[in-house]
Amino acid sequence: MNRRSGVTIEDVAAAVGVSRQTVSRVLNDSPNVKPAVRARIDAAIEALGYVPNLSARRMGGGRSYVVLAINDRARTIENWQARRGNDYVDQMLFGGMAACEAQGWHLVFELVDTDATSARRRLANALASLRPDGVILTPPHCDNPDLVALLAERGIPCARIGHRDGTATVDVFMDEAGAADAATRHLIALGHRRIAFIAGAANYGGSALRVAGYRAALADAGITPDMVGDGNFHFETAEQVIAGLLSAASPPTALIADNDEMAFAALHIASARGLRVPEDLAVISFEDTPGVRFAVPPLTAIRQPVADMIAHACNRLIAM
Amino acid sequence: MNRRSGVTIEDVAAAVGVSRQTVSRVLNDSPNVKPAVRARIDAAIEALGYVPNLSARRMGGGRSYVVLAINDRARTIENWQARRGNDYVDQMLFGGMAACEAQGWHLVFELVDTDATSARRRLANALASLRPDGVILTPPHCDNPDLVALLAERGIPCARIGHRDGTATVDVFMDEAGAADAATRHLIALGHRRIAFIAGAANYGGSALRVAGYRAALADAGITPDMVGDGNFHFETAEQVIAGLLSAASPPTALIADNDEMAFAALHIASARGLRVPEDLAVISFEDTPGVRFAVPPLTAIRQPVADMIAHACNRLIAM
DNA sequence: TCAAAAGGTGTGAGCGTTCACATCATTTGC
DNA sequence: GCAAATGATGTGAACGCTCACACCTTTTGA
Repeated sequence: MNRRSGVTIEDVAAAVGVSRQTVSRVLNDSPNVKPAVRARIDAAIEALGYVPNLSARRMGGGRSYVVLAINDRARTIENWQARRGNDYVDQMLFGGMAACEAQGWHLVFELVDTDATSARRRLANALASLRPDGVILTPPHCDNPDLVALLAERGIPCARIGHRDGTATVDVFMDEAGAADAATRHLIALGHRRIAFIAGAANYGGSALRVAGYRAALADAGITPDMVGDGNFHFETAEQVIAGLLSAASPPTALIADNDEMAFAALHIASARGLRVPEDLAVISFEDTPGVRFAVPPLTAIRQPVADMIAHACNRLIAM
Repeated sequence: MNRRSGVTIEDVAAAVGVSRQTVSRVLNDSPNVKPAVRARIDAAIEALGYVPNLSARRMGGGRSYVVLAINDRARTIENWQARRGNDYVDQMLFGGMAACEAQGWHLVFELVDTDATSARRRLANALASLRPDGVILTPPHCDNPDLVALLAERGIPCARIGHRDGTATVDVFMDEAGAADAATRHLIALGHRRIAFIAGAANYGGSALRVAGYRAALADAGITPDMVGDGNFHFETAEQVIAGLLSAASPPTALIADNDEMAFAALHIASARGLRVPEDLAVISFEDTPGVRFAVPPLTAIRQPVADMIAHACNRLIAM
């Protein structure tokens, strides 16, 4: 037992009377270790409280046992400063961390600017210093082919959340269009005919798919016209757009917001105009912030399985 | 340039015509490098896009450039499943990560159960595998002397958020009592005389301090009796407690909740009973979830500078 | 029954960095 | 102007692990 570093693989080997390599084999689930020896080594590991040093493992040329998750810095920090919550981050943490931890892996976060040059440089730096075995790209980084190419070039498996074109190693996504379609049908079934859709950012792939789903449901029910406003995912922008729609000659009786913040904008306007929710104006949102369940009046939200998607991405990467 | 690993310190040394150690000195801001040589090395680092390998640095016996943040797993996951948001985690991410990153360090999270045995083991494991240079303990782990002792024993600097008894290397805390005192005085200044305090968990150090601050403000204004309910930080529990208080002979006209969730419970009850907020019932909360600013009716919240505290803790640890 | 194949185990080298120490170059002090 | 202190740089070893390969042992097959 080295003074500086605690129990090492040599200590375990010495305790059992085998070589370090045999212990290493047990650690890495290699075949070709006698069951009896394996059991004695397992016991010694437990008894000595041995835990492999991650840095040494990486240096040895093996895996780093690290999955790197790349998030959008600007949006994350902006959300934070505005005190909006960061559901993506939270979900990542629980979905991703739990999945990694269950298999003895680690999930490391990195906040990266969307700006193309800096994104590439930051990713390259992170790869060099951390040497992750896999990388997860979340929106909008998943839409950046440059990053995908960089990872492919280095031979690092890459999972993308919310994108699907087959260029990455793994693509994990939800049925955005289907969810919007279902929400729209739900409102139609409730008797609504004038249904508005407040879309988010145009550059966010999911928004376009959702609008398409919404339009499909309307078309299927023979309802025209559709009412699509662009709220840019922000409270203030959405407030103006919604106010405009509600002041029209035939205002919507129901509304689907592309995220919670814009749904809250709808609630504020409804409250200001004396409209009851959901009697006078039904509101459905794509949930992206926690705490929505406490909204007054209660808000109907479409739950996005982000944590599940991240967990799935981690498992796929680890399996490689 | 090694095929497997990209640019190494040797590549930089070779490019400049010095030894690896001289490059290492530049990397670690050691003195005793000629300014001219230092400049040439900096230029070569930039030109080659060299980034030190974190694992190798750690192996070399130097720092790991990693700060480990320990969070409460049970509460975090519970919050997540209940879709309540995790402000602590978010704040940690932005306050802590930004502070670390600014100095080329990394922040790694670990979710640890509060159960004493498992907490110690998990921390020991994390120390063994990650070898962090510093550890941050957040509530309630900061109240666990066992963990502090373990870190002291290993000689690893430790910062605690929300605790102060001087046994850790660094204690960072806010004036809980003062904040509660100020909130109470604010309500008194508005003319309220029957003010309730819905406390959180008894084992959370901050709660007791806040109750004390609340009582001090009441006593100072000569107001009796105080009305303290225990809401256990949960919606349902708080709902019952608040309902009880409001049904009393002389119900409170104002209420301070120890967290947002319990404040939302107050809003729900007020809404159900036809009480206007804040006219009939003023509500103030200790903000611990994002998105509160969108509450209807608007909620007054005491903002806790968690991110600042975490950032401060990181900076103190890194400075060591 | 004996060679070949497969199973099981150990040895030396190397990963990229920092540390401790050695060495050479320059400045300081009298 | 010369020894001593200080500045600047290089060298070998070590960190803890995995890889590649060598070696010995057991099983397989005809």
